[in-house]
Amino acid sequence: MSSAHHDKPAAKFPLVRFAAFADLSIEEAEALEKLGSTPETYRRGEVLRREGDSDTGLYLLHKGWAATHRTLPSGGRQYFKIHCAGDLMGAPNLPSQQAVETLATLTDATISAVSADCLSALFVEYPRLAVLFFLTAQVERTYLMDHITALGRCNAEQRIAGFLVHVAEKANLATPGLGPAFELPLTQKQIGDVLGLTPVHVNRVLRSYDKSGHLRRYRKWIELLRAEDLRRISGLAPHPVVKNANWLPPV
Amino acid sequence: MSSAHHDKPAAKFPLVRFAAFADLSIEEAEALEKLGSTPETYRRGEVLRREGDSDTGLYLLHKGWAATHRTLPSGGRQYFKIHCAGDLMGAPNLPSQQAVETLATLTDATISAVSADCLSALFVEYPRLAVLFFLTAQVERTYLMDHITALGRCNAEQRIAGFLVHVAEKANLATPGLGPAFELPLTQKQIGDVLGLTPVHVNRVLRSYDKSGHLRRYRKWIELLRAEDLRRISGLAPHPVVKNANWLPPV
DNA sequence: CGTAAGATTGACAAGCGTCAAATACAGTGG
DNA sequence: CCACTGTATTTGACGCTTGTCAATCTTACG
Repeated sequence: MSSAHHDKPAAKFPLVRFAAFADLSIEEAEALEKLGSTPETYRRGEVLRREGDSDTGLYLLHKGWAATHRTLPSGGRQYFKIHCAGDLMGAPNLPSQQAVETLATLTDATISAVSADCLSALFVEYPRLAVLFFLTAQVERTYLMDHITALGRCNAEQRIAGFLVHVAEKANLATPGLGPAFELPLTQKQIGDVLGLTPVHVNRVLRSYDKSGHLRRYRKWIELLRAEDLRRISGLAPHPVVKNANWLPPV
Repeated sequence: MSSAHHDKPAAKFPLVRFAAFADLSIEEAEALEKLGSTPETYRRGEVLRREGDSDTGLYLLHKGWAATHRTLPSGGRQYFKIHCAGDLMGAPNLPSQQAVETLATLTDATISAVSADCLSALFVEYPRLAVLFFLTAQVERTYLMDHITALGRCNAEQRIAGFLVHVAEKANLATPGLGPAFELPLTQKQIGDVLGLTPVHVNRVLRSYDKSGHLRRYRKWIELLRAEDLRRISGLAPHPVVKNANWLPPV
């Protein structure tokens, strides 16, 4: 629990996420902090579980990046979500007999498991947190709908613009004060597997954005020089949430 | 509440959905039945709320079909989900200041509103139901991931095959014992707006399936003659859920 | 410094979109 | 029962975005 000095904000991350919906009481905050087991470290590219596995539990990402995807019979791959520090991962598998998505790290990462029992107990003891978990799931649905809109009705330029803006926001969530430059933990092939494009075409569009001055690239780093332009191109609207909604259960 | 005889199964539908996750106690079942307000009737094509509206409440679909979509600046449209009798609609909007999707009927429909207060109270009084609501949200995420996979990594034939199989299942949920023929409440343009295709191309593929004997069409009715073939073509896997998981809170 | 993974580039192909017109169909009013 | 009208479906010609294939170049890393 009190992991002293080597990793100060790790256990606190989930609070940040829920605090977007409501100011938490001391008890609620403590209950949340106790949710995860002892964090373990994983190396880049490690698979936590594969689609079809019987493990359908939850994980909490403390440090690093991870992602969920599915592999098709044809060999193609589709990424659903990129996770950064503070994300609760794997919830969609909870109701299922077998995992519905593969969960793997994108970078070296620190991750703890969250047991369904603990979550269940939390729902019983802290109904207000239960509502917040429910709200979190709805926000995730909204992100997936953004993703669907991008894949169904946007061209490659728009998809890539939206993706970069989205990841930049996530990076700033995980590392407050980071600014417009961030390390993108994905290869161009993987970006294509998020956006339903081939690596070749991802490359074409990225270089065109580079040439037109919308962004700069160095190694795996990307700096968005005209983030607002990119956001406008993407057509994505932000979805501000209501904090401390008056219908929430009392503390 | 006791709406006598004119619409017998309406209020019972939500139970069917939750019963997939756990056997409900009498009290839980009653609490669920009291969740919706008095149902109202809507006509085909009516908009319950538009993206951006300040109404972010929930609705329960008792009879008919409805769907959620978003309209893009370009005028294009993307459907996210087709709702049939028994579906709880609009939950993704709950955390947001403004609706993140437009909700409209596809056919004449009977719909009741579910207030956030009632839902909140339910979470407090019936933690087990709270968990079931959470699980429902996760299943919805899984469907959205199926949708993303279809749009990102499947061609038009596969998408349409998967869509038809999916709607056939929904139709059989809403009308048990219906069989392989059902009335599809969407125009070909709307099917395209679900699957990220143009109406022209939807037509090409549908006629080709018709010609090859995979399905038959009459008016708005579709009969899947080789449903299993279509499912195989789509590449979609079913996601069986765990019933009465041992980690659920006690009744 | 060798090797594998990733990024870049070019030529070409194909799936699906666009445009436009014809046909069928559903609903309405006479 | 029929003409009328708007909407949905069907059809064909053509083009563009994106995919495919393959080669080269760069970077990461042991």
